[in-house]
Amino acid sequence: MITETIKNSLKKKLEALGISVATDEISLERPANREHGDWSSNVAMVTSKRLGKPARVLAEEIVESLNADPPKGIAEVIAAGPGFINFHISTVLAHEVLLRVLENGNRYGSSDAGLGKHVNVEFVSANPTGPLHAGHARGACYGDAIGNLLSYVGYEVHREFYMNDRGLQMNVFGRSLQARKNNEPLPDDGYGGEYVMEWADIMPENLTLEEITDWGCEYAKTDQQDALNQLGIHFDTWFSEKSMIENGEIDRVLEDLITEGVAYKKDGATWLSSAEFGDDKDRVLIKSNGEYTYLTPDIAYHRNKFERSDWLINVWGADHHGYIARMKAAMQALGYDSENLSVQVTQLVKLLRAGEEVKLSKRQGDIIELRSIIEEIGADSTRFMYLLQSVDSKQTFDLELAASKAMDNPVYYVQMAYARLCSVERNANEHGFQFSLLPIDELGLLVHSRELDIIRGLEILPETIELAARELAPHKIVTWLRDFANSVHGFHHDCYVVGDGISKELTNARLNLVVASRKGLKVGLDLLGVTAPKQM
RNA sequence: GCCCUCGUAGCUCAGUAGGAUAGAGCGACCGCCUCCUAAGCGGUAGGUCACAGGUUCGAUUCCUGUCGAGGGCGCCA
Repeated sequence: MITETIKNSLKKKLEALGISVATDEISLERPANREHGDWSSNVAMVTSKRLGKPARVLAEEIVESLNADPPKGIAEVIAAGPGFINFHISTVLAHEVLLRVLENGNRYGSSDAGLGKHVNVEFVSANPTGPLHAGHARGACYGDAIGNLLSYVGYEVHREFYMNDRGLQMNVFGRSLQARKNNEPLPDDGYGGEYVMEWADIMPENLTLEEITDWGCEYAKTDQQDALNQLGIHFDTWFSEKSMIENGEIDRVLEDLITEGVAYKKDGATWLSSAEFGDDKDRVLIKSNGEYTYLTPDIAYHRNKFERSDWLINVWGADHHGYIARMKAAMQALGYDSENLSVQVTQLVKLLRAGEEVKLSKRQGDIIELRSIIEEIGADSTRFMYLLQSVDSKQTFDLELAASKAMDNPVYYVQMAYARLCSVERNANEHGFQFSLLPIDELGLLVHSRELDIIRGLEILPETIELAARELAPHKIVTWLRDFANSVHGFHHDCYVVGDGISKELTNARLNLVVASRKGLKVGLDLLGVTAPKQM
């Protein structure tokens, strides 16, 4: 790699000046400003104190020495600013990225960094008591996208949905359905949503409460699956909480906790010694009335997942963050390393329509269904909009903008860039030009600043993917796509592939650039689960 | 009171394992179509990076505190 070449040459020069530096101490970064070169090192500023001379002077000495004997692939080295050493790589080397993209096709930027480790991504996990709503959308899009990312960098990814298909909420839901079926008043705190009436209407007659609850659960699951399918989200496992009651797993985990001495009885209840493992206080596992708390089945569930995976990722809504410490404590109490449990919390999303806040009032039971959002703005737009920003930040977006088929809608801007490249390629084909992979020296015709923008964009895609995967931050892919789409539109505007005054050789070289760009966009869109339309 | 996530342009947001002149889109204003989608491209205006200290050659980024927003602190789920 070129970065290794640069680091080694810097190390050699520093040693000649009497400073010994480990290779990994030398940091190289990509300057934000392209005039500052392709790679930049701050090593002169970091070491100048040890040498007792100004950083800028040291940088110039190093630069002079480097230019006398330039490292392979480096065209020029320049000292700049307070003491940066900027490296400009040779054109040929820059263009090699096109060959890498064209040869790797739709796997460009993938890696085996995950070493095939098994990661379980649990997300959505809505209660089976109704349709998915707006509040589930962010976690759904996010969870699926990090699954894509991790899979792309070499993890074995398992997508999982946990169903709380037993307990108090299910009971209330069953009784709500029953009341609606019999035209009786809803129970206290019953489910007031309109869907309960609709579902009660299609529910078979003369069922017992237990049968009603089971029917409702199954119906809700099917309904939720249907909405997720519309987004292209598919789970490997729909894990039933109830199944852990039936097979005794929950009781087993309780016994083990007591045996290990990390759970105890007090005041008629059973407690987890979670405070010993980093939680604020101990937590109740079995209430004095004999029922499990919410925590207990969840502990059993997480142990179940750990038995199947190396790494667990939970995607939770902001209202669950207070739960993280006790879950990690419980896992440590069971002997697992809580470092292998990552909990990603998604902040709330506020929806606007034409600038007006879309109000949800849960008390009335009236919700915005996820399905209705998908119908209003489309699956691609839903995914893209929800992935636009870091999940650490609260998000606001306008449904009207998200539905618009105009360039101010980011998803259309990016998709249009893809469609344009396809269109350019079709046009070239009609003019008798077929894409074929050119040797590197013929790609050297690509020197226009728009072309170099694209080459640079493709160059940084793999490291963008690597970073997005490492930080579980798919919005970094979105940011790359928007930047890259901008480069594509600029290229399209200024660089005709076929036309008067464009040589045959340039047309062929640009056709290579077009195909490489198209593949780059496709990689990014695929990672987000957004389609890449050939025309719009 | 304690904990978590935040606070960057009029609006919506990037950026921060410490780096050079803090970026994009929208909105405002001004330009650009004999040729591949003007569904586009370019330019101008717009910032004490919430505030105050600290560490550093260098802080929007790290540390401490203050203020502000949202969320969480149950034998609820």
